[in-house]
Amino acid sequence: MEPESFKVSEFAKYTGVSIRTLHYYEEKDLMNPDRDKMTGHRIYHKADAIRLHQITIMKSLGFRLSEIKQYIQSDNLDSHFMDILKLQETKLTQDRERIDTALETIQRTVHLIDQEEEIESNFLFSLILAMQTEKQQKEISKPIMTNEVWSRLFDASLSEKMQWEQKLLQFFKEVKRLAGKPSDHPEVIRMLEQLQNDLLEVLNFQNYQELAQTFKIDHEQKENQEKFNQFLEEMDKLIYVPLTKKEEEWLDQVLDQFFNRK
Amino acid sequence: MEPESFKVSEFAKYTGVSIRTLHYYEEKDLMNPDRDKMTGHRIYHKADAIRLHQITIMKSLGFRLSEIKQYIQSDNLDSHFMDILKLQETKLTQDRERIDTALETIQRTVHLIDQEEEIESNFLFSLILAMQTEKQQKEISKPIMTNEVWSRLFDASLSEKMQWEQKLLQFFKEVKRLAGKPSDHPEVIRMLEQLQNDLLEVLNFQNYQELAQTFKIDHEQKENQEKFNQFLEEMDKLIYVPLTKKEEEWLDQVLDQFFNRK
DNA sequence: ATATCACCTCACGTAACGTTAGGCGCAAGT
DNA sequence: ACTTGCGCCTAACGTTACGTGAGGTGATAT
Repeated sequence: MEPESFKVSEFAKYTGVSIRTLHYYEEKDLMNPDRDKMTGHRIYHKADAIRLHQITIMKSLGFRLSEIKQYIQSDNLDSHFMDILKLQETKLTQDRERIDTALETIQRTVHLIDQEEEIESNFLFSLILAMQTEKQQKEISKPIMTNEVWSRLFDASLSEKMQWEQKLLQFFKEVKRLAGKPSDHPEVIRMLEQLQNDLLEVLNFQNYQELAQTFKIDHEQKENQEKFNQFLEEMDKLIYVPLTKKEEEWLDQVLDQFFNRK
Repeated sequence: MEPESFKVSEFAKYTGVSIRTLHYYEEKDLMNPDRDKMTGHRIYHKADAIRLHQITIMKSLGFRLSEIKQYIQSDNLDSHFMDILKLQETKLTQDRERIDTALETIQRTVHLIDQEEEIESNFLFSLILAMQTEKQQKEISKPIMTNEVWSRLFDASLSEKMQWEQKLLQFFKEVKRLAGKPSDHPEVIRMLEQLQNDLLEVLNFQNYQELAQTFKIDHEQKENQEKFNQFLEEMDKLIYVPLTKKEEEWLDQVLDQFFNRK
């Protein structure tokens, strides 16, 4: 047997909406229940339940109360309502995309921390940023790379990316460990060879010649030179390298010697 | 050439973060830039950029500033950070699920409005609620249906659901149009036959016998009788039928006559 | 001298409620 | 008769991450 009218607490229990929320909706002019003229207490009827029903549903679709107030007035649903729904759809889609990239980033980060128990936080954050700005990087990078290299870099699968990130991390760890040693130190050479292998593997090239060539192509053309500098500047903002100046200089030097020897 | 220090506006431009936000982060003790002791102006350095970097990244992962403040302090990332990330992951996953159901609901609704230009809003809202509470309905319905019927109803594809919803809508429209007519009126009979066909099609049964049987099985067992009543009560809260009492009574009557005749 | 800048510090507004805090009328227990 | 307690009421602050003025200061350009 359903009751004809409810007091707030009853109505709240019946509908599953908090008393405060009922008050608030009334305050915001979304509902207008009867009142007991003696006590001033609110009295809810079935019609109020239907109204509340509509409100909660539109809320669950992500609309704001102010929007709901506007569109709930009309009893018949016209094409206007369609437009609103479609707008809401694009908005929700955007929200979902943001969440998706955040989720992927977290998964990759967790993987990274899982493998290496000790990570300098700054570098980790830098990697995270890199993950999140992948799309922008993709755009920035396009004009200065050949299509081949570009697609090999950016169309990688999730696991490929994770592997690549881990290797990068290990590389920087090695640099920090070996910084200062002569460039012909066996461990240094091993590190550089490892780097070279990783690069070749990531870019899926057969040999170093090919690698060097693709970079040269763009590097030597004058018009691209400028683009390349812009690119470096942009990337510099995006990516933090976890090395001190000394370590960075040392790395530049040994890299130079290693690659020029070839 | 990168400058060594920035004033607020410079720093804001450099980092892409608004001045107000910089002020706010300082207010919330997330940053602590130097000050010009004469003028009191803020002076930002590279370290501040890195700090800000960390903040924006964690924000993009969906963390709140208060959380960021706690976890950004420690320089080394321990397993604690992992736990936080994983928590955040589940939270984001939940968010995404909510968005997904909202999106599917919107799509189904748009489809519905697309087909029928005129829909009574209350019924539409009711359908929307039904879409959103499908999972709960699934749970509620399980004990009172046979597995066959149950899975046929709830494991339907998106397009099947959309078709079903549209048919339901048309059915109620017909009821409203024909209400009051005698049960042997040809249009009424046509409507009921259509309903029967739709039911058989949706449930994928060969004939009416089978349909009647599955319902009887549960309907006649005493222990299930109680469950069934609970079920009806629950469903009554969830689903609004867009008929007046008269229409409803008329429908009950013609349904009775139609199905008892078989 | 004055207008313009760039900076500063309040401090209110936003969305959707949760959460006290203080007060009123009515019923039951002492 | 008195107190206690319940359910209701209103008012108003707290929350989050800033946006947006308002009003004041010192330095520079006209």
